[in-house]
Formats: sequence, structure tokens, C-alpha cells
Amino acid sequence: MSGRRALNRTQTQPSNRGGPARGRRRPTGVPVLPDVYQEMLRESGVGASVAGKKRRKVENGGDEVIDTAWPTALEPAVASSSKPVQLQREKPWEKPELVEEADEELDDSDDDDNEVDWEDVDLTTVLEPESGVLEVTLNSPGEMKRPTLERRKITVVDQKIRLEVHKLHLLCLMVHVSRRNKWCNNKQVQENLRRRFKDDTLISNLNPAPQLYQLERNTRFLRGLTEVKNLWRRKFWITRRGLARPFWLDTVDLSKSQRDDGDPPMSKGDFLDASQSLTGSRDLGAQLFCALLRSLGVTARLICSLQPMPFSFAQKGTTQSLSRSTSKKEESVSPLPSAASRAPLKEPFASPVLPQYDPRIPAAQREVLASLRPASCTTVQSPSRTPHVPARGTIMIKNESQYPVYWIEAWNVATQGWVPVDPLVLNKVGCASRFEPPQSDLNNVMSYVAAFEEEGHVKDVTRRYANNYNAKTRKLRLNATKGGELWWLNLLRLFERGWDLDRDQVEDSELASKELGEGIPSSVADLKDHPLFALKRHLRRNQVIYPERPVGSVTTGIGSKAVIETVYRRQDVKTVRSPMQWYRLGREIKTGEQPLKHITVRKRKRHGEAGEEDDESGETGLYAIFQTEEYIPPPVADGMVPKNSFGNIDIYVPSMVPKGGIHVPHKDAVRAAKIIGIDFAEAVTAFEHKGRQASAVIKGVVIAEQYQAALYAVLGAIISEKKEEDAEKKSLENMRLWKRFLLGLRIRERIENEYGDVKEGESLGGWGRKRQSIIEADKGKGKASQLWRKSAEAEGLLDLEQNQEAGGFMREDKPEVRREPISLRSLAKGDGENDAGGFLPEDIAGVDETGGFLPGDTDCDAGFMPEGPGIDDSGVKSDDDESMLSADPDMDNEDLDWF
DNA sequence: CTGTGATACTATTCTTTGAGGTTA
DNA sequence: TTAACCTCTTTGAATAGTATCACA
Repeated sequence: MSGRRALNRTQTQPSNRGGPARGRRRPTGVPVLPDVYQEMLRESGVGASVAGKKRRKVENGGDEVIDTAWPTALEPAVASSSKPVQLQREKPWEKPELVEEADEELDDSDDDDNEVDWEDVDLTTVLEPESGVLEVTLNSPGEMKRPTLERRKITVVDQKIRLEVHKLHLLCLMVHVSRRNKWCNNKQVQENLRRRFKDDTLISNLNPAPQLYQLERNTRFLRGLTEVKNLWRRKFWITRRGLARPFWLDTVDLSKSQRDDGDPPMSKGDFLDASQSLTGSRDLGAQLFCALLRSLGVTARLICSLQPMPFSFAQKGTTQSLSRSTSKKEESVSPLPSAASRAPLKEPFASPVLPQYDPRIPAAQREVLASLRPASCTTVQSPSRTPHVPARGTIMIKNESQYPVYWIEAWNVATQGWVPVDPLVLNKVGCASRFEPPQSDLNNVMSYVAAFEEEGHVKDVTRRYANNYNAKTRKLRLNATKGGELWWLNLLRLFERGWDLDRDQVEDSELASKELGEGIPSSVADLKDHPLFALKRHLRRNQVIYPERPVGSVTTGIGSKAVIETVYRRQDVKTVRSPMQWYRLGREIKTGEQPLKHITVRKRKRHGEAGEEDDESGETGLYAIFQTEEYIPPPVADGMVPKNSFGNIDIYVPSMVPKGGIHVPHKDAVRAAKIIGIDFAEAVTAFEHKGRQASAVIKGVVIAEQYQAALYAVLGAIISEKKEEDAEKKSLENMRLWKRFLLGLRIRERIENEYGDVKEGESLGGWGRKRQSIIEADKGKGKASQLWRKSAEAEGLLDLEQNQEAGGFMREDKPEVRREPISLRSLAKGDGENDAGGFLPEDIAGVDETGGFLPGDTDCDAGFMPEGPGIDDSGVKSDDDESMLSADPDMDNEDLDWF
């Protein structure tokens, strides 16, 4: 473990980053991300943690991440300042890193901040020997070249990465669509469109007079929508691919690939141009159609079925399955007819030879492309039926999904409902249920459908379009992951209106009822984790169905093994616990309750009973929460606190404090209670497990209420006494170090006087540089000094410094002057329990805000005190070493191996 | 094509009140 | 002499979750 960590850290050092021979366990045969890529990513101005994550995503197939959402989403300003995008477009094939590679780096993502700190301190000499560690895990170049299809090992980190990428991609897509939606409101864009589609009948149909009957208004509105849809279909030319579902790639060699066209990054100006030329991807077509409707007075939403990178590892859509199906298709499908022959148009607009897209890409290339690019270059043909005739005036881009990614919803005032309109792909007005692509459509997966209103607000309308939202669609969404739903809702919150319009409420209830009306799924897989229904077979060990109210049945098994299983309601699935588990939650079983379930538990061999059988098992009854009530502990009587068999008291939850008693969760409360001589019981609040051994976590004591004031008084005295002692101790220690330090300086001075100038950094080993800094700091010049002054000022230590300058250096000279600021400070900071006086190395290890005075303080590059390692072989406590290195509180001892 | 069940593998959960030596 | 502190160790087994494959 430590070895691996050591490697990780080394890899993230700039010196090793991106080297040609990085350790990896799986061959890739692809070049590694160049240094400049990493650096530019880091420079891109995002915070450390964000940057860290982003970098990893990029390494791990980041091409997809960025490309799908960003290029189309970025305005020129953004695009030009966003280096990842630029880079990506320059050399998109240069980073096919493996997931595992990225994993290893993810491990130390938490340490990024600290690494910066470490680099401030000059530790390079210490690091150098470590670079040899790299060689240990290197594979031979030959091995790297060989593409493997061996079974992937999926680690937790892999999964986390996918999940994070999924989220990031979602975020990008949302911002992207949001931006396009904003452009749809552009006056010039709308004017361009309106000019070409201005038609009084049309406009009056789309905005039927309110005095008409509802039916009539509805009819006219729908007629108007159909007309404008048809018009648009005739006039808009699809010349490019639009957004499509992206894929993860794992083992495909990308070095031979080349970029396909696709919806390019687009500026507002380009958007404006497109509103003139009426050409572009079908996505662009839908966006402009939205602008058109808005310009004609219709309340229109831009709808996008977001296509984020999937977070699951399911085979469908992975490279393997893709290339397999691709190659299969490749044989049977002869080169497709050119767009021209396919759409023989006699319209005046007909010029369907598309310079941007050559349908006759060689098969080999196509396969690579299929796995390379998310949307724009997948050449897998959708195996679904092809019911949709290419629009007149539009051209079907080969192998694009038969279902739209973008479309429009128009608000029908007459019926108070949103009407979906897709002019270019489905050619439909209404029929929300027809917008969901079949599961076999590899280029289009419906998981999140977001509706962007004119003002920029967003609604999740997936349930309107997904026909099996609970059974299937949910599982593709963050809803299926832990905490994921919350994340998605949080994201949506950024785009919410903040208050509901009437039409929102109507829509909400419509969506809710659609979800409820979904019915019972017919397959076992769909019933798993279904929010409304449950099967007994999927129950966990600590779950029961109670009461058992069958709501349906499903046939499972095949052929003769078919069995009918009963379907229950999810709300009847209850979590059950043993009496002991309930007790730990502060509840006990009501009298007379019978367990809902029995499970067998293996009884452990207890300590000291060696030789006895340890596989003896017993049955435990489990109870649901409604069978329990709050545990009421026996009250404190006559100042005596009730105790358990261990002589302490269980306080797992606050309600377990007995009546008449009070919990004082302070470490020194025991001592205080003993001093007063009152009865008390130590409070057990949890357990911690070391190996097989569980030991109680004791937090303070429980005493009788009437002694509270007395106890606190004594406690206060103890605390302040302790603080003083601490301060004294720390002060002494500090003095000792100062003395030592000064002694060193004097020796140095003497040597110089007697033997002439000593060259910096030579005869004094590590001392030279530090000493120089110190001298500079002392003089009040130099960067280090400024740094130090700054931190000293922040810590209120300048008084101390002045005292020193006044000559009171040694403790025996002016002990009282030194002591006061230290004590004050440590007292002010202390919180009672683990107060950090902030002067000694051990404090630095644990507390961030400690003052900058001693070795190991990363704020003070000047190295104000003698450095521990290498210099100090006697005086400084030996664990100084460790304290310094452990400036990061999260860093465990394993990290020390790194040094 | 899709769903199912078997299999292989990994991750997570469950457990839930020391002993022995050293130091101050 | 005693109390406080430190170190030692590490244990599976059951369960849950995921991917993959063959097959109906």
C-alpha cells in the first residue's frame, strides 16, 4: 500500500508527469498526455480541487467530456480563454488514458493543496531518490502496444470517476443548452427568422384570439404549429451532425483516428449567421425553430434530451460492443448512397452534397471513429426500424439517431398544456410518448429531458417523454446513485424560477400522475429498485414486507421453471432491526411485540474463551420501528446515576440521558467529579473497532443535575490550570529551541571570524540557506522576511519579535516578556478539549491555524527555526520530524514513505 | 433483441466494553 | 507504586453489487 502511494505521489510531481514511461498495468499503446496539457489545465484558473478532478476526467477519456458539451456550448470569449477546449481540438487523440491510470492519481487528489505547500519548502533533494520507484511498476513498451480485450477490472475509483464525469458532463450540457436558449431570445436572430416566416394567417393561428371558443382556439393553435413546423422543415437544411450520446472508450487505439466533423464550437455570431442561412445540424435547427416560435409570439421552450457520459459500466455502448456491432454492420451495409441520391429534391434549395460530411469513410476508420467520438462520428447504424422519411428540404445525416435530441414545447393556452414539436426529425406535433428512442438506439439515450423556458428557467420534464421512467429511465440517471438525486436537484435549483406559475403547477401534477400511471413492470429487472413496487426476492436481510398487500404478480424464470411472484408495494417494505440495534438508536421494543422476521447470527467466540466452538449460531428476532418506543432510562435518584454492568452509562443518543441527570461531555469531567466527590457514570457514546476488538468510546460523564454548577466550576478551574501548564511547557520548549538556534548562529559566527567566510550551504549542510533566510528575516528585508512578518502580524506576534530585537533573546534574560503573548494566545485559541497552543511542532501536525514560528510551518519559508532532519540530532524531540511532515492533518504515516 | 439466471469477482457491512508494556 | 498512555493487531464471514455470458 505504502509503495503504491509513494508511486502515486511521485507521479504527480511535475518532473515525472507525462513522461513517456509511466507505470501502468494495462497496455494502451498510446502516447501519454504531454506536460503542457497538464500545465495548461492547471493554469486554466480553476481551484485546486476542481482542477484536480477535471484533470483526471480529461485523462480518462476527457475528449468526450469536453467535446460533447463544450465546443457547441462555448461563446467565443469562453472558447478562447478555455484552454482545455483548444487543446482538445488540436490533438484530440493524444490522451487515451486508461481508467486505472487515472485512478491512481485520484487517490491523491486530496493532497493537491498540500503538495503545493510541500513544493514551497525545498524538498527536491529528498524527492529525487524516489523517482527510481517508478521503474518498479513499469511495463515493457511491447506490452503497452498490445490491445487487450481481457476482462476489465472495475474498481471503486473507476466507478467514482465515471460518476463524477457524468455529473460534470451534465453540468456542461446544462450550461450549453442554457446558452443556446439565451441566443434564441436574441432580437436579431428572431428578426431574421420572423422576416422569412411572416404570415398573418400563421401568426393569428399561433395566437388565437382569446374570445374564440376553447375548442376553436386549440384547433387553430395546433394548425398553426403544424404549418410553421412544415415550413421550417422545408426551409432548414441539415448539413451537419448534431449531438449524440457519447461513449466511454477503453482499449481502442486512437492514434490512427482522425477528427470527423460535427457541430462545431459556435459563437453567437455563428448562430446569427445560421438564422440567415438556415443550415446546420438538426440541433441548431431545433434551436432556431424555438427562436422562430418565440418571435411569432408563441411561448416556447427549448427541450433537450441531455446525453451525458453514462456512469454505468454496462456493456451496451462500450467500445467492445460498439466495435463488434459496427464491424458486423460494416459487412452487410454497403457504402450508403450519397446524400444527394438519397434525398432527391426538386426544391429550389436542393443542393444536398455536403462538403462537411463524406459518407464514404473507410470502414476501418469508421470503426475507430465509432469509439473515438461520442456523437458525431459514431457510425453504428441504429438497428431500429426507420419509420421517418427524411424531411423535404432536409437531409438525413447517415446513422444519426431517428429520434431528436433537441425539440420544442409550445404552450397551448387553450388546453393549458405543453405541446411538443419536432420539425426536423420526427416531424411531429404532440405525441410526447413518441419521442423516446428505443433502448437499442446507441446514439440517443433518453435519461434527462430538460425544458428551457424563455426566461432561462429549467424544468425536468423527463417523465413526460420517458415511457418507463420508474422502471428504466431512473436507472440511467443520478437518481439511481447515492446522493445523486440530490445533486441533480441542486443543479436544477440553479435554473429554477423560484416561484411557480399556474402552468408549472398544472405541469407538475401532470408529470406526477404520468409517473404513477406507469403500471407494474413485467420483468424482474425492472422491479429491482423500483420506487413503487417491490419483490420479496430483492429484499435485504433487514427488510420485510409488512403488511403483505399484493398488488400484482410477475412471471419469472423461463419455460418450465417459470414461477409467478407476487409484487408488493415499496411503501410496505420495512426496515427491521434487532432489539440491540434499536437500543443503540435509543429505542426499545414495546412489550408484547412479536418479531417480524428471524435471522440467524453467528455468535463470536469471546475473548478468553479459546477452544470453545465459535460457529455456534443463534436466532435473533427483528422488529420494525412501529414496534418500538423511545427508551426511557432509569432516572437519577438521590444523586446516584444508574450504571450498566460495565460501570458506565450508554448515551448513544441524547434521549438516553436519564431524567434528573446531565451529560457533561468533557474529557476532564471525570476528574472534576472525583474532586467534588459526587456520583457519576462515564458516558459511552459509541464504539470503535480495532481488529476484532471493540472498545467503548467514552465522552465525559453523566452526573445528577443538582451538581451541574459545582462540576462546571471545578471543570473551569481544571481547564484553566491545564492551559497554563501547557503554555508554560510550550514556552519552555520554545525557549529551548531558540537557545539552540542562537547557539548555532554564534558558532557559525565564531567559525567565520576565525576561519573566514563560509560558503553558503556548504560546510553547514542544510543550515546555510536557512540561516541566510533567517538573517534576512532578521534584517527585515527579503521575501522570506515579508512572509514571516505577514504571518507574524496575523498571529499577533510582532510584539514578541520586537522584544527579541530589543535583545531579550534567551529565556533566562527575559522570561516574563516571552511568556505572556504565548499564554494569551494559546488561551484565546483553546476550546477546552484539545486546545492548540500553536507553538510547538506537535501542534502544527494537528491544527492548521497554528502560529508560524517553528520548523514545519509552511507559511514561513524563511525557516525560522533550525530544521529538524539532518541537523538536529539531539535537542529537538525526535518526533519533530514527523510533525513537520504531517502538516497535512489527513496525511497518515504511509505518506511518510514518500520521503 | 431482450430478459433471465448462473457465475465470478469485489466491495461493504457486521461486529459492538483489551492486554500488556512503558512512562511519568 | 500507580495511573496514564501507547502499541499491538487485523478478522473474517455474510451480504451486496456489478459485469459477463449463455440461452430461451
